Amino acid sequence: MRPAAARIPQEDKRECILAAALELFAERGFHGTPVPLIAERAKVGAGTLYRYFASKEAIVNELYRQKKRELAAALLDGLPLGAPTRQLFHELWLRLGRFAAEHASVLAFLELHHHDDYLDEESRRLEREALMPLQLFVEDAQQKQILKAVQAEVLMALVWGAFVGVMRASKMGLVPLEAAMAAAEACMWEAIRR
Amino acid sequence: MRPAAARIPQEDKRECILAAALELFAERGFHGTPVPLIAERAKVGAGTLYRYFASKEAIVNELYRQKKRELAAALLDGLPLGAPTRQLFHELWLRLGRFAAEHASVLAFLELHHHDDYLDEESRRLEREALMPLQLFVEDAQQKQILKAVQAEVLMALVWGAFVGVMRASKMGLVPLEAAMAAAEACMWEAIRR
Amino acid sequence: MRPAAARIPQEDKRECILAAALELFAERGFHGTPVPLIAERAKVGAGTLYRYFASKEAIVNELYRQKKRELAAALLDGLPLGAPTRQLFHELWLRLGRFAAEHASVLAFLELHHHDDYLDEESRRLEREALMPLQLFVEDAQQKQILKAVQAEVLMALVWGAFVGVMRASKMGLVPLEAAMAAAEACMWEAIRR
Amino acid sequence: MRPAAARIPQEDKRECILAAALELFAERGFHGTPVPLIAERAKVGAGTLYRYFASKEAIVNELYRQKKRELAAALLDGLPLGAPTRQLFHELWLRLGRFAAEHASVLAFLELHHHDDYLDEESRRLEREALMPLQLFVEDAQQKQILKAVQAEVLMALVWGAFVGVMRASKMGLVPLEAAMAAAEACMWEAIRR
DNA sequence: CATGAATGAGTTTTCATTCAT
DNA sequence: TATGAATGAAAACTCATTCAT
Repeated sequence: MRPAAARIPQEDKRECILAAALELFAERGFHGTPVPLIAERAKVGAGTLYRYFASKEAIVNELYRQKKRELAAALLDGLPLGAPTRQLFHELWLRLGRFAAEHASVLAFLELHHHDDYLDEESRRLEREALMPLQLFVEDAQQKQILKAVQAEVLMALVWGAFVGVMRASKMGLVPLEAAMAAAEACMWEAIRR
Repeated sequence: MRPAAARIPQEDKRECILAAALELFAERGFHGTPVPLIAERAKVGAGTLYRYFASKEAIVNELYRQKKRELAAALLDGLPLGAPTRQLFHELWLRLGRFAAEHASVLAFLELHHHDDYLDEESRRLEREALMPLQLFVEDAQQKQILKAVQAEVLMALVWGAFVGVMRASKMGLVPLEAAMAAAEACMWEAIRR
Repeated sequence: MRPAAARIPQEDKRECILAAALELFAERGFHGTPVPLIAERAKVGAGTLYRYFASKEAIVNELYRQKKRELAAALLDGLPLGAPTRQLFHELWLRLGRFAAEHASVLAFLELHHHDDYLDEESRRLEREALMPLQLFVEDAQQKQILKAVQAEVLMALVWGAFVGVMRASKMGLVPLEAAMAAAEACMWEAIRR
Repeated sequence: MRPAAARIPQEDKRECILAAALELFAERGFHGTPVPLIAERAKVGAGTLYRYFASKEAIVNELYRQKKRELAAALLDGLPLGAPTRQLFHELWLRLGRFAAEHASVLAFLELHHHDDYLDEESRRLEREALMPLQLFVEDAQQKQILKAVQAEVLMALVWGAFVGVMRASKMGLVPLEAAMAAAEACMWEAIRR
């Protein structure tokens, strides 16, 4: 007699659709992905998709928000904010690397879908605000004269950009991920430290 | 004796088409850009486009190669290879910044979009090889113990990624381009120098 | 001894479905009404509908026949056929008006929409025959030289058409129903009387 | 050497589409008519339709306005307003009959598409106003005590409804058109005259 | 050469109907 | 018996490409 776990019906299917869409959007972009292809990959009828989402746009937006939040959580949850800046940076870079390794297409998706026309207001807001806490941490460290006195947004853009650059290089097979990430961390610490 | 000024229209039209396509691809992506829209922006009949290019894909590929080559040329042509590494880096960063400023949508086109399915073999080859000369310069500087002993591809990915990151931040209005670029240069030099 | 109040639900549900379909078909037409919407309005699962009717078409046909019969009954049942023609006409017009007032969407359904492709043979037959008794009454009155010697079908078409016309005008808000109906009766009596 | 009449290109196709849509909408209603069917009947590719109209709705609306105006013109243009009322009525009834005979599906279309949700504001305005001039003529005749002192809208609704009723009866094969129309005219004159 | 009207294959979306529970 | 999630066939609409002029 098992009571509850027997079914996982609706939410399961919803997740399947989102997962399929994520992969496809990451690989081929939003406009390059036909809805029936998402349905097929999700092992679901084409019409079923519209029981869970109002439109294709609703899917990207849901996906964008959900993944942006997951990324923010992966980076920020339980972050030892009291720790020395260098150690915090290490921890962040590590988390970034782990997240990228475990959710490869999430990063591809998030990078690929910057401020596109099909993102709605709420998604755009999240885009701007999700990683805001990091900025406070940066500014704090700057006040302590540990990080360079450069506009916080610039430092963050540098680090994020560099990270994405390395990720992409490794994906192109130019570079082994693990080693590259470790080396890159050291480099980027030099980039931002005072 | 052929009436020189009367003609030239062919090459002219071809350029118009490419220019229009570049802007649109940069703004909306390949799949998000209808051919008739390219034609309209190029002030050319929709059919005319097919007198110059075999297909929409032929346009992206032509564009990709041409712009990739222009970028390589802008970075490499007449580069004072004998100069000190720091100075070379400065020059490269400067050229990068100038290129980005003058050809904003070229960078957007080349980097802010994924060129997956529709790029052909030749374009893919260029993607890998166009900036190869820079790698030699990096490796040379590493041997002279001026740059960090990190896989050259990683250093290049870091710098390129960071540059793109700053560009994007400035495009989002978070950061003033000029100042950001200067600060970023200093940071990234620290990132790669020994 | 069966618990009477507990049951009845079948017929009840069937009626709910028909009632919902009637309203919707009257408002939006057959092709403009999605089956799930009928189910929703009937407060019934979408599948349930198919336990009572073989198809959407089966619903319209059932509805059409039922309502046509109800209309015929409302007009004809207990009609004092022996009364003077003028009085009979008055009674008929009155009944027509009452029926329209009490079953507004029935009239809309029966008359203000075309029922072409989806009506079956039986429904078509009823369409022609339901009001046949009236024709006999008309022809009888013509023989008595009370009504004009015009093909009975024409007289009936005139009266019915005029009635529908006034109904529609009142529905558009151009005209107050009560007064209009009274005036119209007088007019149409002049139209048909000898 | 024929100069101009050689082509009738664009407008011709646009008219074909409208003509095809008119017939189909009259036969099967708006929602019952698939766009590809319109295209086929118009001997035009399905996509072509969208070069001339923004949507299926745009077609009905264009059609509705155009036909409503044609009907108004057929009834009103050159109407001898100075003539005696009886004669005017005769003329109007004649014109109505001629219009119905020559443009059978126009009447069916106009009758079928009353105040439906896909008609836009402009179409609705025309619906109310196109035949307004007739109302003035009616009210004038009432002042001269030639027509009954019944709200003008009611009289018009009666006549129009009766006309439509006869038309429909004749279309169902119950009644020969010519004779019926003549008889009906006499009847309806009695209906409205004082 | 240049065009843009024409098109049908392909896209997103809806909906009548089924079926597992 | 009742349900409503699931579906694929079909609807409205778009767009890369062609071709007559």
